[in-house]
Formats: sequence, structure tokens, C-alpha cells
Amino acid sequence: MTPTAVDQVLELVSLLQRDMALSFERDGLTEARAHLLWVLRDGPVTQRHLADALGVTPRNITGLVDGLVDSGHVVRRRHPTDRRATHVDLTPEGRRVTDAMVEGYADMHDVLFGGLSARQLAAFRRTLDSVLGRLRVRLEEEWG
Amino acid sequence: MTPTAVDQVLELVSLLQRDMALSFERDGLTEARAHLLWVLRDGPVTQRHLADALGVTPRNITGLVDGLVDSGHVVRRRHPTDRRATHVDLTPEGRRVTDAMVEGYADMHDVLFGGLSARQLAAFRRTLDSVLGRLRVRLEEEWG
DNA sequence: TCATATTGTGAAGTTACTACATGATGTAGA
DNA sequence: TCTACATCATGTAGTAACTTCACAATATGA
Repeated sequence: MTPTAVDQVLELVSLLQRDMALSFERDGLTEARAHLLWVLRDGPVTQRHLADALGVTPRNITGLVDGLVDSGHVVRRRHPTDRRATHVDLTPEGRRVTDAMVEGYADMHDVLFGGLSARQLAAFRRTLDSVLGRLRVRLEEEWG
Repeated sequence: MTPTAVDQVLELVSLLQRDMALSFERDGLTEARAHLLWVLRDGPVTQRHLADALGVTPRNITGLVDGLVDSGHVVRRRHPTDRRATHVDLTPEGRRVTDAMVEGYADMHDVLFGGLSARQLAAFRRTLDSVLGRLRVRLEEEWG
């Protein structure tokens, strides 16, 4: 059976997930922890902020940060003004990992689009943009 | 910041995942259970077969099937020839859900590609095919 | 100052996974 | 036919990512 367009898109999703999961694993990370680290690239933030950024409960962030503290990627610091809050920041090791992630981001461009002409890539991006637009609308309408 | 091509692709992944997760949730399913049900569309199979199809350990299948038996989507039957094995099959309720999933698959085509001309869709699919090819190669090379 | 909201975490529970061990059964060979 | 070996499902035990609920400490606004 030749794959449908939806098949193709779902395979893309599947392959990308697998690729990223393997890449994270190489750094001793899980997807959730890698995601958290990614948010910390731009500087220390509050756990509450992380919860909002990752779309999970604050309680869950406590656990993820615990793990990343144990693995040496992250430290908890006193928030400069709010004594209730904690600032989570990257350690040098954490910074090394996020730097590698940024590089991997660039590599991914080459892997995905390296074989395409500028013209073809531009057309692909335009179409993708329209697809994303419809998908966003659908999510908004269907699930609020 | 305007999104990069990689950003666009990753947003697609993220939105599709969210959309599917929400859709499964509406049927009282998780992603793992929905995936298992999907495999059962074509008729009863062995738990071992499910393990290979989902790429997880047989032990994990035992747990997933337990859950789906409890929720009434699936039954365990005696394997017709191999007394070691179990045949897992859809209940009428399970069939109803997989039928709905098939329909959702068709809906997804409309959501994603409804606004595209035949020409544009064909070009998109060609590009996607080349992207998938490179991605497959990279997965193979990098991770075996 | 006093009521109310917010931050992070303990306690308890669910789901999806893993590895390892084991009993029951299938299968191929001497 | 008996014996070795492989295979199927599952018990046990453990991890990671999540949830809700309760609570103590702290901020904030009237």
C-alpha cells in the first residue's frame, strides 16, 4: 500500500520523536528533562515559570528539577526578590548540554532540508505554514 | 523572531501530538492503548506480535492489555493452535473505537490538507518524501 | 493589619515503561 | 520417544513522568 499524505506526516512525527529521544538519551536525559533544560537556555527562571512553559503542574516540576539537580545539570538558587520562589539555573554541565542541543537544532536543518533547493524549501515552508494554520484553528475550535 | 523551517516542523509534531492525545482522551484512551487498539484493527493477534508491533517489551503488553480488558475494549482468547499464546481481540466497543479512529484519520486529511490545491499537495508530498528519506537514513546511520 | 493569592513541596496514586525470573508449552534432534 | 532449547505470558521489583490534594511560608492589596 502506498502511504497516504497523512501517513507521511505521521511517519515524520514518529521518526523525529525517535531521533530526538535517542539524542537526549545520549546526553543522559529524558524528553521531559531536556525540554526543561531547553527553557533554561535564556537564563534562570522560577519553577512556576517552568510549569507554565512545559504545560505541567508545579508539583511535577519539583520532581524534574530534583532529577536534574542530582544529575548535575541544574541548581536551585534563592530568588533575588521573592522568598517563596526558587530560581532554577543551568550548571556549566547543563550549559554544555543545551549548547549541544542548539547545535543539534542546526544539524537537524541539514538532515531534513539539506537535499532541497532554496526554491523547494521555500515552497515547502509556505505549504507547511498553511497546514499549521489550519491545525492551530482546529485545535482551538475543537478543544479550546 | 520568525520561525525557522525546523521550528515549523517541530511545531507540527507538537500540535499533532496534542491533537491526537486529546482525541484519544475523548475515547477514554491513552496513546499507548490507542496504538495497541490500532494494531488490532486487522484481527486478533498474539501478545508477542503486539510487543513487536509497538516496539515494547512483552511484559509491557501484558499491562496494556490488562487495562484495555478492564475498560472493555479488548478480550483475551485462547490461541487456536498454540497453548502458550493468547489471542487479543477487539470487543464490539473496541471495534467502535477503532472505527472512529479510522474516521479521524480521514478527518485529519481534511484538516491538514483541505486548503491545498492538488498541485500544491503533490509538491508537498514529494518534498516530504525526500525529507523522510534523509531522516530514515540518518536514523539508520546514527543509531542503527 | 488582615484577608487572599501564590510558591514550592509532602503524600498518595496512575500509567507506561524496564529487567529479571519462572512455569507452561512448542519444536527440533539424537 | 526423550531431551535440549526456544518461546509465550506473567509475577516481582523498580524508574520516570505525570496527577490531585493539602499545607506552610511568603507576598500583596485593601
